[in-house]
Amino acid sequence: MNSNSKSGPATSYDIARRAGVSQATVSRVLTGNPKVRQELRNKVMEVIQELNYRPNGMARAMRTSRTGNIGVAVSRLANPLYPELLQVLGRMLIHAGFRMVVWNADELNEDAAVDAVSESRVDGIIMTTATAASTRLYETLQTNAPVVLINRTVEGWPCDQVASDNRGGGQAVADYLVRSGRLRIGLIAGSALASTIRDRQSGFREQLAILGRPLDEALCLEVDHFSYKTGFEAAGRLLELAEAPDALFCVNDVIALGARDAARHRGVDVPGKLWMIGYDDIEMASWQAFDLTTVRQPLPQMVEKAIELLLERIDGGTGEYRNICLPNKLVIRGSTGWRTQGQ
Amino acid sequence: MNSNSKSGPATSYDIARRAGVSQATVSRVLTGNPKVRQELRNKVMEVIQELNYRPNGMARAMRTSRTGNIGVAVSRLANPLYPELLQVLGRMLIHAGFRMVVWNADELNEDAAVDAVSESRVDGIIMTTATAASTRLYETLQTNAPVVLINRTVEGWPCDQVASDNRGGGQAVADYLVRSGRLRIGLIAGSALASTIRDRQSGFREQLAILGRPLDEALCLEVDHFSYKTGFEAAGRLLELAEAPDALFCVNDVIALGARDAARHRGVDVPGKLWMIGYDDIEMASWQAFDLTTVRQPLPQMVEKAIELLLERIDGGTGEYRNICLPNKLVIRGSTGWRTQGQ
DNA sequence: CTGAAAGCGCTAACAG
DNA sequence: CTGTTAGCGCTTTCAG
Repeated sequence: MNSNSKSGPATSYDIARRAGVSQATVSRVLTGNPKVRQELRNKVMEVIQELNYRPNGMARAMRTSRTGNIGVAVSRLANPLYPELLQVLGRMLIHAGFRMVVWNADELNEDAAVDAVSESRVDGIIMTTATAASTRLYETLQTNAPVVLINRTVEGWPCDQVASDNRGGGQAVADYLVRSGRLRIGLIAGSALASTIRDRQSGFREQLAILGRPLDEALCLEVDHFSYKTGFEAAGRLLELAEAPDALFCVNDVIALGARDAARHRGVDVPGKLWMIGYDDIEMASWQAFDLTTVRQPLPQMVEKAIELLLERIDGGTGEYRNICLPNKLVIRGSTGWRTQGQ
Repeated sequence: MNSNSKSGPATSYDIARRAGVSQATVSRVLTGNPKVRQELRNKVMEVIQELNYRPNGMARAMRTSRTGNIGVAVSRLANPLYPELLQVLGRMLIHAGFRMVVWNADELNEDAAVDAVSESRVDGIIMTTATAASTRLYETLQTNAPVVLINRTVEGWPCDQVASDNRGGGQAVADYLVRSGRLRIGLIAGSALASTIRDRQSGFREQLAILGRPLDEALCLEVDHFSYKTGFEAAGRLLELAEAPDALFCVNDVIALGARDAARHRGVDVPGKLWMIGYDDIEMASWQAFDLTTVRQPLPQMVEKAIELLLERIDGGTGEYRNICLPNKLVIRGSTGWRTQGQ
């Protein structure tokens, strides 16, 4: 019925011709420029509807040098913390008028994300996964690319960073355990490369020391990556000890869930014989099967702040780099406390 | 040291000038055009390195009308099936030279994804989440947009579709339960809008009927959405029945995990008193705490096929729409069987 | 093999 | 208020 001259989807020229205006006017109504007579605007809109026209995003992106894409690099989607983070990020980014491009560290190191900014395929990136070892990223930062680090941070790097008080979280756990009279406190630790993990551990250790109960290294195990399986195995080994721990802090929830199941597997009563604490408060921590005491990070606030900072940079903001640290909260559940102690 | 004339990142012209060649030649080496003398190629590469040049992705996308982005619409990242799917998708897309743009159905209906194709912001989309109610999507399909449906499909729609044999999975569960002599078989069902759920349920019901043991509707509950919580509650109600079920099929794993915890909460022995079966085989199904019998979908194969089909369409393929149905597999674990029956 | 030249579809001055 | 005119940075004929 309305097949245009050429093939392919309609362009703003097609609209212009059919509406009897200049292409510039079409562009004006597209971008919401107010100085277009209502009459013309209506006419143009009509034709747009009629031809079911959609402006070509690539052309627009090229002109404006804005893609509307924000890249997000996450570390292992297998850790439920990251889907939770993505969910919040996706919601807030869409709300801010952006799309979310996702890279999973499993598939490719963060270089892919970094490439995307350098090639202007995304307007900025949010890294959840940065460590001091991210050299490509570091180089890119020198070019003032809009990058914000969330969750994991790297001290001294020239970019905005948002984290929660992991050190304080670790301290709170130590406080709680000692105050509750736990005697053989264990730790399942991880690589100190990730700032989150490092800070939790050191906060925990330091506070134990301050309280006069320094960590017994025999009760401390380090896993090489974070998964249910590694947690399960590490806890298994700890529970085999002659002098097994009566409390176990795991540097994140995934580890803790594995550890909790190791206890279940061996018939170790939690919290009767063993208290367990995780970190992150992923959804499953609250499930009946685990009922895990943990430290909750303020994900929504972190994400909100991160996006705010990123958008400022994208809009050309050039002030000092900010380092945001948000408070978090010890959430006490059934894996600690005396509820079933009678067992 | 090497600050160019203008501001902003270097362009292919900057490279050309500095290398003493034409801009076209730079473009040729960028696109790997073989007919460039080795000597010139080297010189150009050198300058590219030196200026740390990266071709502008937007400009390239506009010229080639290829963005290198594939959109993926998922339904609720809160269901671990989707992160698992994303992980596979991300890996395989990157391997195929694409980036993955993610939309979560929570944040915005799939219209956003559909918009992105119409605006050529992505080269194609993979929908995991389509239902017959997706009208915008349906309209877009008429324009031959490269779209493939994975997981959830919609019969008769003009696009490629990839699913696993959900009906067969439901039948297998029914078979297994009846063959094992379960007497009061229950079902936690969901909305029939999603093809996956619909097929599992109908396969299950039909097979029960065929075996002469039609489903007792008193033991069937439908949840309005899929979450741990709804599963927990639904199972709770079923377990309160005077004649409670001795086997419970849940149409997906998340529901089943909630149901399993409801049993735990009430002290109902699984599998001693109650057998439980889920669907999807998400990672947690295999965890000690759940040890859930379930049906495993062949995610990697599904994704591989979906990407293959999508790329064909993107490359202009115009053959008949294909409807792929892959086999899946009943995975038997501790939530069924007689291992602990003595209890 | 290499350079010159023509746009991709859009936005944004700049005139009128 | 509206039309004309330039490009954004790249790929790709088309000559040479």
